[in-house]
Amino acid sequence: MPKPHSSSAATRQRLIEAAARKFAQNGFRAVSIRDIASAAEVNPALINYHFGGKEGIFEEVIRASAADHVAQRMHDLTRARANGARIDLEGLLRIYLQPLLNKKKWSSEEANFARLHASLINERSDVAEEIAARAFNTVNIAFIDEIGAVLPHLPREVIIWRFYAMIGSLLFFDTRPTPPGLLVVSGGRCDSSDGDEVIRQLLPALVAGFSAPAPEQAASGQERSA
Amino acid sequence: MPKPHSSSAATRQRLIEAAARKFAQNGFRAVSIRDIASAAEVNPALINYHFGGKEGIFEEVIRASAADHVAQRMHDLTRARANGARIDLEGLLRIYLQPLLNKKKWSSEEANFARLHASLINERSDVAEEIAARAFNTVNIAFIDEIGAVLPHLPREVIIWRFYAMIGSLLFFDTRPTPPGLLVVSGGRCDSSDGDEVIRQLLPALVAGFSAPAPEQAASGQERSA
DNA sequence: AAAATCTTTAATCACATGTTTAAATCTTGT
DNA sequence: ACAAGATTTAAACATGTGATTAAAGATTTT
Repeated sequence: MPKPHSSSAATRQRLIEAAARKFAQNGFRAVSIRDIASAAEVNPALINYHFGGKEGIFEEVIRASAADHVAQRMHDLTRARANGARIDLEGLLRIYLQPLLNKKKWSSEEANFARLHASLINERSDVAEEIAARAFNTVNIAFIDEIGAVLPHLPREVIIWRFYAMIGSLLFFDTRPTPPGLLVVSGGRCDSSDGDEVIRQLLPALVAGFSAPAPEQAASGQERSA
Repeated sequence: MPKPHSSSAATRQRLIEAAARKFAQNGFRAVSIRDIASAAEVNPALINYHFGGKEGIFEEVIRASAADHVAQRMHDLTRARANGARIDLEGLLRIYLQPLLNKKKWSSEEANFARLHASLINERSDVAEEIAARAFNTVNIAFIDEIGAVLPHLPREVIIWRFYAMIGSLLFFDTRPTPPGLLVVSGGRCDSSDGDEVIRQLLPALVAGFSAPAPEQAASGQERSA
């Protein structure tokens, strides 16, 4: 059972960081292993040697990013709770959104998380899907529970729907490299590249949306009398 | 100036329809021209002959889909207004969301529109971006104006933000081929493949979100006293 | 120091992609 | 029927991709 060389861990780290940046920037499919290798200033074959392939390093990137994100959010939560007494809905959402919509995109490991998340959703990555879903769910469930504690009258299922609706909005505003033409409409321009502005704009609607009454029971097929 | 043959328009149509389905299903990048050609049961070179390349046919697909969508939504709007007097916010949103979240995905040209939209957002298509943005904006602006009429107290800019937040949620729930693992969390499962259910779940939160008060003025840099 | 093992490198493979080409086929106008 | 032009076809081209290989370079162990 031979011991690994010291350089191995270093290049692994370089590759993971470069890959995280690239994948977050352009998505899984658009990034080639040669792109990653040259960004890490390393031989392309090394990514296959260390990670077994492109999907391997993507999985590793997702794992690392998710772990970071989970730890960070948990820390934020406990810290916020330690200071004052209870956190209201707005404060809770702010804790969740703030790091994801970081202004200095691509430089922040934190902000890349959202884009990796999006890349995983938009493209089919097959292998990484399960592990990533599990990783994401860890932190998401934590926040869903927190929101549920603030809105005890709402069924958990409803909160889950609204939580992922929020994620959708978030990804929409966050995942585009350049400000989209779609947001430039006559008579008003919205700069989605400014994370603080996105949060400012979204928060009131999100709070109101979460606080809305639960949807009425579905009328399955025909009308069903109460 | 020679006249085009009658078969030309037919194969063009076949190709556009096949391409629309494929692109909506898998996005721009993941679909090869050979995929499209074989789906249309046609020689691959024809797509270059008729559309000048892959981007050419994508542009054409977007153009056609957007035109369809615009016409259909306009029709829905005028018809709804013709019947009763005024449409409330919920009715308005329903008109917009209903056809996009069609249950029979991929079979409906209508429903494909949302996915093409998403493909355009998630992947970089450069050429088609401008024209597509213009096409989408046509119908989007119409609805933004309608919403503005129902919520006259809100600044247009705020409505635009919230409108695109809705689009984001929509795309999140709609664009995934298979129900995502992300939505399966312990203690509650949300089936995003059922369009009607998505609408039922989202509508109350959307209505409340749109109706929420506008965000306060941003504190630029330091606190600014009123 | 020598052997063993891990790491790195350059070259290459096999394959999929978008596109082009030149010939064949079909349609239309005369 | 014939010629001209539009359409279709099969084959090939050029490129980029993920992956593999065999040899060279390091590092550790004996």
